[in-house]
Amino acid sequence: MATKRPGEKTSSSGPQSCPSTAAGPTDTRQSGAEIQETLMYMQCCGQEAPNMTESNGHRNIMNRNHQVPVLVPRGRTEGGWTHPSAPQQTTTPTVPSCPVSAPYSSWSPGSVEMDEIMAAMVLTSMSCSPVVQSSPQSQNDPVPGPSSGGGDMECGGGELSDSGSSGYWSWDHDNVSPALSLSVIEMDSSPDEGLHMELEQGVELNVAKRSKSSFRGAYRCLWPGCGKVLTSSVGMKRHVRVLHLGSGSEQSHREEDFYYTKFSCKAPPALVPALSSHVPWVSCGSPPGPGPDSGLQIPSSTSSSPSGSGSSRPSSGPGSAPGQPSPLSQSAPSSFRQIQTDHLYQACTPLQVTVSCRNPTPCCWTPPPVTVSNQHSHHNSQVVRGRCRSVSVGEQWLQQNSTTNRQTTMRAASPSRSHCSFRKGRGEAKKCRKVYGVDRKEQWCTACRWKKACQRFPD
DNA sequence: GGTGCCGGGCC
DNA sequence: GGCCCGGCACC
Repeated sequence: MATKRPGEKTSSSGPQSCPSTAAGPTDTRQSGAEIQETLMYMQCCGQEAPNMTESNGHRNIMNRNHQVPVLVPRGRTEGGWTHPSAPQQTTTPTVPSCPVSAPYSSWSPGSVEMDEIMAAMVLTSMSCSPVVQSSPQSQNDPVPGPSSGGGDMECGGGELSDSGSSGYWSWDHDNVSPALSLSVIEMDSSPDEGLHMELEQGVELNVAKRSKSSFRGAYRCLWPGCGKVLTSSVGMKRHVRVLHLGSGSEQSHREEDFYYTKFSCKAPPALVPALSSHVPWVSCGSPPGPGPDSGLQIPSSTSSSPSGSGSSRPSSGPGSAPGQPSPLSQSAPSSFRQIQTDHLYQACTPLQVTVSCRNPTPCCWTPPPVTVSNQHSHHNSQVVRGRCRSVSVGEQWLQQNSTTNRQTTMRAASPSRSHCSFRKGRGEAKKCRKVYGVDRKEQWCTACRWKKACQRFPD
């Protein structure tokens, strides 16, 4: 995936849209124009992009928080932001044409930094909207696929990637609805920030509505003594920026992410118990369970979520198949279903399976449902007959009367099918072998002689 | 390893 | 259907 996005980038809009406004990239040479280009890209790719121009310390923070940068193209994120000192290879044509890391790697920090900051400020003052509007894919490509959702999110990343910097829940946003990308792009094309925020909020609500469940995040201000809770990340950012950081400052514009966190307001009912506590699953990696897998690819390099498990995760991950049969199975972890599956496999009665496993009683020889009863009775008689087939009539009758009960009781505690290698435990009854011994084998019952179930001394 | 016996092959 | 046995689970 990480390789995919850059590829898309190079071919389509993301990087191209940025450089289109700046001087053509000359790769190895880091000219001022490229500085602007880079900064332009950073600006248009997310509000916190300019963050990277900040001191290393802060950048590190950003990097740390950007373990799952959703809307930022992977190539840049990994090659550039997470590794500010990344070599200039990031500027090679193989990498999207907006190498973020280039400025840091090749400039002398002293002299260039001012230009950089100046450029950043200029570009910040310039709304990113023109750049975004110039992005052909973001507007021409209505497909909200990963390409548009990931790379072209440009300013959409302002909201979403900001969220990403404050936690991984940005994935949630991204996963919530691919259509979000389009909406956000449209929204971001508006230079009016106020309207932008309003729209964004609306988009968020729509996203929440559209999301598979009724999940909706709230944002809590982490500023000491504040604790304000808002439903919009933008609102929260504005809150932090205005009230705590001071509006207008570019730095505050970036730092606001660190002063709020998102927590789950409302989770799917089945997941509520598991997620009830609070932020944790929001902030500890990708959302539990690949449930939000929905075609979105989690960056392998950045996301250290132990999802595998699948799955793992309350939503059972891979287990969180769309067709959840029942609320019980929905709420149950995937392991539970796995157990069921194993049990089914061992039971190996296709029809019984569904019935027996949903019943508390593990085995269905108790009152079998109508649909199964025929099979059971048939099977039962089959078993008895099979056992009696080489026995005399009297013995057969005896055996049927005796062993049927025995088997019935015994099978009540075991899978039903005879071919499921059901083996009753060793009974206390002596068998012909024990009674007569091997040397008097002729006195054994025929069943014992034939290595069948003893008919003379049934359990 | 002994025992019980299921499953299946042979006639 | 009668007879037999390989193979497995249990002890």
